Amino acid sequence: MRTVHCFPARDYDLAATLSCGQAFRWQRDGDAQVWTGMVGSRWVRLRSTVQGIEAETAVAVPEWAWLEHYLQIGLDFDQVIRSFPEDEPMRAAVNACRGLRLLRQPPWECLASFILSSTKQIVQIRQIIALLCERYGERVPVPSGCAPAHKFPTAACLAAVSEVDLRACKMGFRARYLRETARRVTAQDCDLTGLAGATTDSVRAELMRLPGVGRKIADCVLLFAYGRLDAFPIDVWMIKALSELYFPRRRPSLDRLQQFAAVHFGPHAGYAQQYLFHYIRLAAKAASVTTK
DNA sequence: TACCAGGAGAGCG
DNA sequence: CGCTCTCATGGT
Repeated sequence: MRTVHCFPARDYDLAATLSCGQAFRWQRDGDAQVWTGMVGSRWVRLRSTVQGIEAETAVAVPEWAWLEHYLQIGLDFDQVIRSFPEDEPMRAAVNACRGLRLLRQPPWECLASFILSSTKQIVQIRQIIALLCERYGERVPVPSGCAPAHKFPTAACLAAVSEVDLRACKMGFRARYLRETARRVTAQDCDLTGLAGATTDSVRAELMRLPGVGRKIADCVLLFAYGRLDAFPIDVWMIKALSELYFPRRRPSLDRLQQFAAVHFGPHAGYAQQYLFHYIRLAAKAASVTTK
């Protein structure tokens, strides 16, 4: 039985939120304002409306707290925006995609996804994850006429898949990292659930013990799964954005940028990061269109 | 065709 | 420490 629910929301740019590179499984469903994807073990279709966000599941659900949490509906968004530094780059970034939100994703899916993200373009990350889910994720019910959908494969499942079979999902050298991390998570060598209450620094240190997880990926998981809104992942795009916007004609080291980010962007630095990330990518896309 | 992608890890001086 | 190289694959 399909169920529909409406979350009242304002300043929520669903398209930017689902396509900005924090989650990799959402797909436009024809209409630009309609998206289908998976949240945990459920197939979900989301529609952006004037009142907020309309959600539809394939199977009746008793309550909607899980989705409200994932979408972070209750967040005081104005307070986040107000906490940003008042400089020109931030103003431009917020103007470019006001309403962009950070999701709160399941830790294992987020961790595994970002292990697969290293030196891959977002389009390719999506392809790899789609293959992985199709081959190793449990099937879930979908409304009639919709494409088949799968859960994200569990750590226990992936720990049991051979490296060769993982490589067949186009992930290349990341296969060994994913498999070994899956094994350690399964063996409780790393307790992803237990990390929820720890300090940000200790969660980061714990994540970085895992193979294939360095500072950047750990910060992504802190930000997108553990809700540490001060975590500030710096990737090649952020090096470009911070260098051009805040250090013109200089060549700051990665450490210098990390240090700058930690003091400059305030308590919601991670949110500021995502705005800058989206902004610089939009600018790059616009530039490439002009070049053609 | 070259270059590069939401990096990490290992080796080197 | 900081630098360089490799890892695998495909988009642009």
